[in-house]
Amino acid sequence: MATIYDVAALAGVSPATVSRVFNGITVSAERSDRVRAAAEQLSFTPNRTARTLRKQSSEVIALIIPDIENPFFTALARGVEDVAQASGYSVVLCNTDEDAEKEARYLDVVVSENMAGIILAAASDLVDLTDLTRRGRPVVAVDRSLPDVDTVTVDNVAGGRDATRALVEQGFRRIACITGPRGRTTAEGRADGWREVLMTTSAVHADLDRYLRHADFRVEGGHAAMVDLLNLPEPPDAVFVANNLMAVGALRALIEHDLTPPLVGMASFGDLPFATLSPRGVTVIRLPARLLGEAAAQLLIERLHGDDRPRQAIRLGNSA
Amino acid sequence: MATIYDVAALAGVSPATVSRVFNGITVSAERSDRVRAAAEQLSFTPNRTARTLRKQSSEVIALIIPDIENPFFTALARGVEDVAQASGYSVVLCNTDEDAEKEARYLDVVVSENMAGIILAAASDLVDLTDLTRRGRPVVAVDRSLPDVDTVTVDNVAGGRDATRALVEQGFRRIACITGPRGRTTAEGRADGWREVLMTTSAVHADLDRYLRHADFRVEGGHAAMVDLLNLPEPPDAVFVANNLMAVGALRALIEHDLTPPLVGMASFGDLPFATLSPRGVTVIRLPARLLGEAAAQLLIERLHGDDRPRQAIRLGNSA
DNA sequence: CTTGACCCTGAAATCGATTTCATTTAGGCT
DNA sequence: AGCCTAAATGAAATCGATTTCAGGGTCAAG
Repeated sequence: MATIYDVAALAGVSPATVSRVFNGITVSAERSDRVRAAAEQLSFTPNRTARTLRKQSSEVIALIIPDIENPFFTALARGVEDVAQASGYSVVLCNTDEDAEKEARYLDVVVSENMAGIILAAASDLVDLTDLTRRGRPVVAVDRSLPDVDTVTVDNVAGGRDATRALVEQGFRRIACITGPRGRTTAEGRADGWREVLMTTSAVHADLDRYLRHADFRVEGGHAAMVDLLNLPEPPDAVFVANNLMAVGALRALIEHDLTPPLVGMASFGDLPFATLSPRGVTVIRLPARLLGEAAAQLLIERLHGDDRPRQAIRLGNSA
Repeated sequence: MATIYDVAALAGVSPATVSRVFNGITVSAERSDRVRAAAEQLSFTPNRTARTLRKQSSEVIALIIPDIENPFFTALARGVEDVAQASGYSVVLCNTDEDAEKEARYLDVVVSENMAGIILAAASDLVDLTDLTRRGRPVVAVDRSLPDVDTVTVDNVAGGRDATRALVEQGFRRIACITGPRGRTTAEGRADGWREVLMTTSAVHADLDRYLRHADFRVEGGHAAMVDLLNLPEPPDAVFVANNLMAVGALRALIEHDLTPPLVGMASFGDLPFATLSPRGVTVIRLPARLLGEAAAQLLIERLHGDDRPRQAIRLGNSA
């Protein structure tokens, strides 16, 4: 309720001086004390809206993710939060539900709220960032890379390779792949890793695509794809699933068909959520979700502090 | 980049008129068209910071939760989001990590960013909401009730009763309880339900507290408490766990001791996350997490629209 | 003693919208 | 035609901070 003018009046100084006290600009000790006492007495908190309007930038960074119910993204969010808080930024989390329209709406909010910057795991490959970049708002793409902006990702192809190789080593031969939507770089990369390994292995050369399914990165999609694969005349004896939630769905399908791993082999790109509950027969490619968030926040904050190196593309490793 | 003045100049009208066009105040059709055309041409988006400063309130509501990695809260968040979006509000999500200090910081942000209202699942029973209520910002407590403000909760005592009764019916007798921190109303309520049932049953009257553990609502806490219970001279033959994450931990402890349910009985207050992965022997009290969020958002928005009924306390049922 | 450099300080402009208030214009009624 | 009411419009004030600019004071060097 109290404004800078109230404080100024009570302390017997000008509003400008009050502002300076709170912004670390030299003010005589005596006045400074008076101002602080007055502020204390009125329990004054500076109005961030006014400050943001004047400075044309707030101390809030937006983290936009496609699925808040996916533990991978919440872990990532934790990483972002830790680093941001430590540097004095608040993080607001926006959930797009993989919906390009919702995403666009949140991007508008970011612009018109003058937020300092954005960390974005994009729902759409075609996001329009021109509004943001034109206004000099730094953007860091995380998990899913985007053209022209800094990115922090994992090595999708290597992960797909590692997972598939593990299944081969376990003796499986007809290894299927359930990946994400067609055209998504993460989905395609992981499937590429799978394809690479199978091409160089004795396995089914002929028609790999027979064993490839594109789903939606969600539990139900993974379930449906697995059921579909099991209904093939010659069903796979193992499956590489390209994200954690689809792996949960696929696993459920296997259990329903009494094919609980390791009866059918399974590898998941990304930890199964609450893994303590899941069968031991599943190979998991562990992803550094939290680190991803930390690295992205780190990078964003460096940009906010004026760093103008050329575009960075950080790629973190995974651990089988 | 474009401001209302730019649009006004291009359309040949005053800024006031531009504002009116965007706020649904009558403006002649001809001018209105010119303004819209100009706005389109300049790709004008009104600056929310300025608008918020002038109106002393934004269209953003804050949702403050204690643990973003708990699927219960993310489901709740989805409910809030759906309702809020439908009414034109954006939701920003703040994670306090059960830390009262972080919570206080976010509450400050809410005030000084002039956010419209708050939905709060409080980390501390002693939150100070005076700043908020003094400024007329509506607050709705969700999941964890608070004095003096609207609340939306589940019936904790009934849930505890239902869960315990189910275990009794399954033939278990030495039923332990792992609940949340001492003094937390949710934790105490659930334990009360458990106690009630055991008092009226043939079961161990003597020293109920021997089988009661207080943990921290997290996976590791549940695990430790379960291990502790299993080390008793006369370990329990079943356990009621008062939240989903502790249930995951307790379950892991049981599995590690080769006591996978139903060898030892187990009931969980709240769905086990990604339940498809978990043993069938666990009784689950299903919680309407999403509904909780929807109801809270509904209530908050009614308050924002000027509803001034006396304090509401909505209690949703659960389903065994 | 004068001059210049530097530090504090306050008055006033500024950020970009909304809103009050006064004025103009148009339309309806007698 | 004349008068009154209502609608449309623009000028200017406002929200609460930051920041520019200019003035006043202190101190050291010449």
